[in-house]
Amino acid sequence: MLKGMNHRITLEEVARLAGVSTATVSRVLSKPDVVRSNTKEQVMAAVRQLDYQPDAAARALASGRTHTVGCVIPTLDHAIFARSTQAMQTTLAQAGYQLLVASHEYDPATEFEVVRALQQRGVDSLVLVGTDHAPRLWKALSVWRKPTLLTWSCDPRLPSLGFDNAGAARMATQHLLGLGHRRIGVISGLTAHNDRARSRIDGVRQALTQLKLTLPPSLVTEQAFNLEGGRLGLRKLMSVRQPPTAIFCGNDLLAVGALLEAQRMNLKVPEHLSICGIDNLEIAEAINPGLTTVSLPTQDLGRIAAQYMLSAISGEVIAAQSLLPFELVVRGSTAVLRS
Amino acid sequence: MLKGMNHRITLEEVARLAGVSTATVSRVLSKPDVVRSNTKEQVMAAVRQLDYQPDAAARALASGRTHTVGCVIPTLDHAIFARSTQAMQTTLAQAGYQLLVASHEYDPATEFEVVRALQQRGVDSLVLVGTDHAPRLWKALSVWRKPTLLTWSCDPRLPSLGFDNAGAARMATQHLLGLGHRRIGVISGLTAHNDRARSRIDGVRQALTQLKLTLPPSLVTEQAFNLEGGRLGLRKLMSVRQPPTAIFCGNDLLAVGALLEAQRMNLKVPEHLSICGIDNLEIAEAINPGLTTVSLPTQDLGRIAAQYMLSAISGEVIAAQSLLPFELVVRGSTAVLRS
DNA sequence: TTGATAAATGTAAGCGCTTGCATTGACTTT
DNA sequence: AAAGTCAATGCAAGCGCTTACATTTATCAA
Repeated sequence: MLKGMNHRITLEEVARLAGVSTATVSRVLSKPDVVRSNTKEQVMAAVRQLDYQPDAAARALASGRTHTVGCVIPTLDHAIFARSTQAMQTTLAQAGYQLLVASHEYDPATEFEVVRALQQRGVDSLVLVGTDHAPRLWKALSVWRKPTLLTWSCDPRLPSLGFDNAGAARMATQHLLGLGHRRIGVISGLTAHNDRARSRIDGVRQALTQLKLTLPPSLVTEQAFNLEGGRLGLRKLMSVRQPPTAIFCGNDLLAVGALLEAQRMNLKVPEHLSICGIDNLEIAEAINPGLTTVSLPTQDLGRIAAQYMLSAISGEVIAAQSLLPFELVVRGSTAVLRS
Repeated sequence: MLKGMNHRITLEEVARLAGVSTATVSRVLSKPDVVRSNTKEQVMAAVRQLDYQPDAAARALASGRTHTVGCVIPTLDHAIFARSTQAMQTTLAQAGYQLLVASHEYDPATEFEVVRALQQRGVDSLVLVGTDHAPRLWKALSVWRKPTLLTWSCDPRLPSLGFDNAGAARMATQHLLGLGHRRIGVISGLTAHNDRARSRIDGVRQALTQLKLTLPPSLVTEQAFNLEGGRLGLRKLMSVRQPPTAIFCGNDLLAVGALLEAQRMNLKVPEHLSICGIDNLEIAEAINPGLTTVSLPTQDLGRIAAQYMLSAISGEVIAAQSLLPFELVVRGSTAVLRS
């Protein structure tokens, strides 16, 4: 019986054309160094002639490896995750790996499902964000026999590559305190299922505590992670009886939103109000005044995470916990308190 | 011989525990309606008891379907693609499909490689952006027997779901012309391998031509697709002998960059200079003054693209070309020309 | 030259599912 | 009650690769 006129080219056809066994073709493609160079050339010629493309599913089934890394992030719709994911993807692609991205929109149940789906797809490793995960997710990960990496935060339960989020917030707060501010407001991202947001508030508290100051609940507001959240947060904080003279925002998106809203309210930044954020997005530099912020090397995070995964997949053992450096970038949005 | 203590649970074990054949278990999982409900329950009980997770590779190999859609975008690192991709992902996930995202950073050769990689992985369909692709990519797609969708632009060669990019730019330009502007500058994204950017410039030309006006080369500048590009573009356009009184930007990122740079140069927007963009990102509304722009339903684009793919995969035939609507959003960054 | 040894290649048994076809059994129909 | 139907299930052949092991071929020392 003739094959369908447009069926997929298989290893066997390549082998037949090259006059070798399928095993040899397979070896040429995956461990070229064990086959003699002239056979190799014959095989490659056949591959080219037929435009052979290996079937990844068959390969995965036979070898148990998929050359795929799963990445589960809260959402793609924030520059900050998009950028690190982009960097991961690029690095993995260079090594012949593909990134399977899934997001859960800050819902732990979805996150669990999504991880299961990736595991079923046989990803060779997983990258997660943060340390807030459903207990059954932790269990599923501990049973899983492949490398997993936590990013953005660190947790002793798994290898992690992150930032000292509390430290970054502390640094920003100390900057504000150093400028003389004592009433400092906080616009935080939603803290539910988000350890980064919580740690950053903690960092503010730590800095205040060092000066025997406290953070009154009326000066903290949680907002959705977007510009609108920053604007709402600002209005809320400025409407209390004794408004803050400086505001720390959990990230730059909130900070930019707050800054723009302050301008709409005719509050001069930094004359009347200092604002600072975390992340150092491109907009932080471009906006007027420039936004004082803590610069996090998110692109490095993605790149290094990818490299870590590649090493781990190939069996190397790596430092379990590592923190990436960050630095304060002072721009025009913060200034000395004027009484 | 005993199995390894931690091997993966297979269909066979589930079948044994449930007292049925593997075929029945398989059917319970993929076409539940053909098996009697009490067998179904027994099987499901066994599945739960063993915490069985099907192996996607085996399933793909046997069935020829992967429940995976491949999506190739220029970059994840732009809000505009991140958002539509996010929407696609969410829609597909609801239908049990996974999105395999790959980006090529505006390099046609990389794009070709990436498409091949996705085809090897056996994606059930492909989504591409735009119409600028390497000839060999077009060829590879025409040989491929699975559904492909072009997004953002339309091309008769393939089913497409996009915007009338020239029309959007024309609309924006007509708005500027209607305000009395005659010297209109253009800050475009890089046009190489980017039909959207080229179409938008064309749209400006079309609007100008209708009024017997032309677009002198000195009033057009191509810039990288980020805030910095907008800033550089603005400086360039404002330094010509007769600077424009209004600037059309190929997208909102460039427009925001231009607007912020104008403010730094003490050019009042919109008093001295009108600026408008395309996309209607969140920042367009938040910035001061608000940015006049053309609102593109990018989230809808992602969602509808996903729905299209799902239909196409299940064999339905769909309208080949469709354009999504858009509308002008007038805000404070444009105003009547003051002579 | 002749073994001994190593390198290259071939053989064939899976990997864990899906699915066409055969079989079974329950239920009608006459 | 026998025959005919049809729904439910089982059987077993793959899907296209990889890889342990067997076999062949090249290499080299004595």
